[in-house]
Amino acid sequence: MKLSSEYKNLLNNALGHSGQRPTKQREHVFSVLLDKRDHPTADEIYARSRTEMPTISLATVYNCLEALVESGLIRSVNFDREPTRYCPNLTQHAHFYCKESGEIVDIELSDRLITELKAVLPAGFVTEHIEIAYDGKCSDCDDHA
Amino acid sequence: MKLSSEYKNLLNNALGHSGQRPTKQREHVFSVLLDKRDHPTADEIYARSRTEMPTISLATVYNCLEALVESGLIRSVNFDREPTRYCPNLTQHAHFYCKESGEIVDIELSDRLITELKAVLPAGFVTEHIEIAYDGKCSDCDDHA
DNA sequence: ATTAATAATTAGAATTATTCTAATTATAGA
DNA sequence: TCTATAATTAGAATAATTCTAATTATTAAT
Repeated sequence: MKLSSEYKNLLNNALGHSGQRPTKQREHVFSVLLDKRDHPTADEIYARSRTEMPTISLATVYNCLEALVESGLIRSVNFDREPTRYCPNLTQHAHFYCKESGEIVDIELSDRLITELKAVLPAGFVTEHIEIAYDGKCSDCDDHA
Repeated sequence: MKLSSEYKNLLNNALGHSGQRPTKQREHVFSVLLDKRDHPTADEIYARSRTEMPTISLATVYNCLEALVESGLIRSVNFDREPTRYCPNLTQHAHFYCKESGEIVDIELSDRLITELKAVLPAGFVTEHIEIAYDGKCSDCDDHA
């Protein structure tokens, strides 16, 4: 649960570029996300963070998550009636939510598909981000599998 | 602000199929959604509903929305840090959220695109629904337009 | 039409996720 | 080291949604 110097540089640069300071807490929250990539909620991140940094507060966890989203290092993911979840996967990907197991699986997306998705926008519309969320059953839970 | 007999039948059938009873409140909430298709929040729907049905409660609005979603007549739409919004457009479509104006625009999607989106899922994954949310600037707000 | 069974509505309380506040501490640059 | 500014902290506040228990409406059978 320690950030490699590679990720530390990535973090410091990204924070710097968005006008924010590196702190122990931001570093730690980032490492928690990298350590177990299961799309945890803020509360879960808070719990995990406290095992190694017992003095961190929930407000700080929210602040850190906001800073990390702001700096482009993580994404926030919303599912219906669920608290916001966080994801450090920076590749272009969608999320699949399995209604049975509750698991969230990353689905990689090709450049071509993203291009096609952008192409359906009306003239003059410019998108910064496309969020794609599937729901259904994953291969472990599907009856016909 | 009155449901046509066509939509009334649609509503009654849909509710029936999902084991729910038709009520004045459900009918009214549905008509409010059909009347102004701007993706309102539960609170906005509550306010609009009360102009013609002053005794309806917020809890009932939530109940009705749940019943309508359940019966497949409306969709709930989530954007980051925004309360849930509701949409009676039953065609296959995505949502575009303009960061400038706050407007939400429906983007129609072709069957081909949906098929391609399903095709990227790993073997054994079965999806019931794909939610696609763009954000950026709409043609009215984009500087380069 | 009555009635009995069940489902829906209501008002308000409760809960959950998130944001705000004000005081304290840490960081960056001179 | 000093100063200015940003970040952290604990706890209060807010916003969205869900729950509870009592009342009312709907359904299906008589």
